[in-house]
Amino acid sequence: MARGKVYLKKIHNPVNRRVTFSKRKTGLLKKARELSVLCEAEIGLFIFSPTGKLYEFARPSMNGIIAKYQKHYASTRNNLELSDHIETLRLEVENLRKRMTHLEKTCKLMIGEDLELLNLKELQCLEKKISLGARKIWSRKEKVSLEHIRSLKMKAKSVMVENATLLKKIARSRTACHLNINIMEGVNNNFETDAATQQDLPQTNLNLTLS
Amino acid sequence: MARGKVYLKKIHNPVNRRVTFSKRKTGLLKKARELSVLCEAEIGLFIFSPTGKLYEFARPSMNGIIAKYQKHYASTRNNLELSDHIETLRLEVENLRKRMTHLEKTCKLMIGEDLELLNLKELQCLEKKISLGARKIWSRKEKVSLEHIRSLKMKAKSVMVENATLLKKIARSRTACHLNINIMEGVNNNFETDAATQQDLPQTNLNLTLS
DNA sequence: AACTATTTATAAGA
DNA sequence: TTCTTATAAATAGTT
Repeated sequence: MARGKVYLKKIHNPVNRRVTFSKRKTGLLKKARELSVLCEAEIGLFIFSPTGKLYEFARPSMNGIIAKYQKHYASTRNNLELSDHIETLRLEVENLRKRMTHLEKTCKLMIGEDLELLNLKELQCLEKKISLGARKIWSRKEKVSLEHIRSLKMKAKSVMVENATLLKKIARSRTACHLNINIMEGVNNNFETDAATQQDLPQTNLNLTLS
Repeated sequence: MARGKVYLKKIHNPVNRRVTFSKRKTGLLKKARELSVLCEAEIGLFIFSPTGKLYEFARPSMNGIIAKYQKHYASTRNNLELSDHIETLRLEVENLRKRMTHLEKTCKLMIGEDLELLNLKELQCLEKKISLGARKIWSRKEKVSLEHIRSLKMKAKSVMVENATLLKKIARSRTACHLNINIMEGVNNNFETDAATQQDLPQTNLNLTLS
């Protein structure tokens, strides 16, 4: 723009180019500032010199401008992905919350809370469902309970058998080793208690897993 | 720059301001392009008009420029915030999922499914809880049911009273208008059916809301 | 960095 | 918005 027209292509002379860059960079920044002040526009401008140096002008702030720009296009691949990710997660949370609320309501109803929310028909339906469940639970509990009792009985029986064996052994050793007869009588008494009482003796050397 | 010096402050006349914005915006974009071409500089420029419209120039690309800019200042607050947000949401989802799974398991157990996962103690506890719930549900249902029946009875009663009134009226009009006695006998028979049967007659002119 | 001839941008008016 | 034009501003080439 002076002493010779400028054509729109790279300036080949490196010296000229650097000088022009410096001059025009100044001018551009000035014009950006002027526009922002004169017209209250929000402007962001960055200029990287060919050597990588950064010059910038921003009004009111570069971060504000970039944020605004990115909102405009929901842009920067990175941010786009992040935003997408956030949206997906947000939907998932919403969905889960809904299901949670529903499940919580169902659970509460099943333990007999908030029943005043139901009408007769719904109550009848709920009762049907819950009594079916209760029946299943009861029969399962009975079954497990019976199995448990049976296994306890079997264990008790095996303890008795073992005790009998031990008794015999002791009787034999008594003769062999001339042990005092009084000690043997103590063992004998314990063994004569009945099976029902034996169930209350978990502290034997056998692990009865009564928990 | 012409026909009058410009002072660096907001142009107050809105029309002038908009015109100036338009012109200078064009000029600024042009100069940015020129600088980028002449000197091979990387330039990013955005201009938001006071009305929020965006005009931009970028070379080689806005995303590239912004990325470069952000690298210059090491990652923006914006990105950090997004990542934080994602982390929060992710935790929330995880938490909700856990609670969901637990609730679902509880619900299934309560309707008598997957009982084989429980030991005797847990079964006993579940049975206790569920039978308490079942009792509550049963008693609530009974209560609502009884109320329902009572209200039906009351309505039936009021229908009977109304019918009696109507009958009297008709008897009176029979005398007055010499109506045929056979029609009256029909009405009389209906009226003589007992209360239990009357409950099955919702299609009267009264709205019994039996739903 | 300063100068200055010249081009370019643009304020005001239409 | 667009065109016109007088004039301010920017700047290429020079020193």
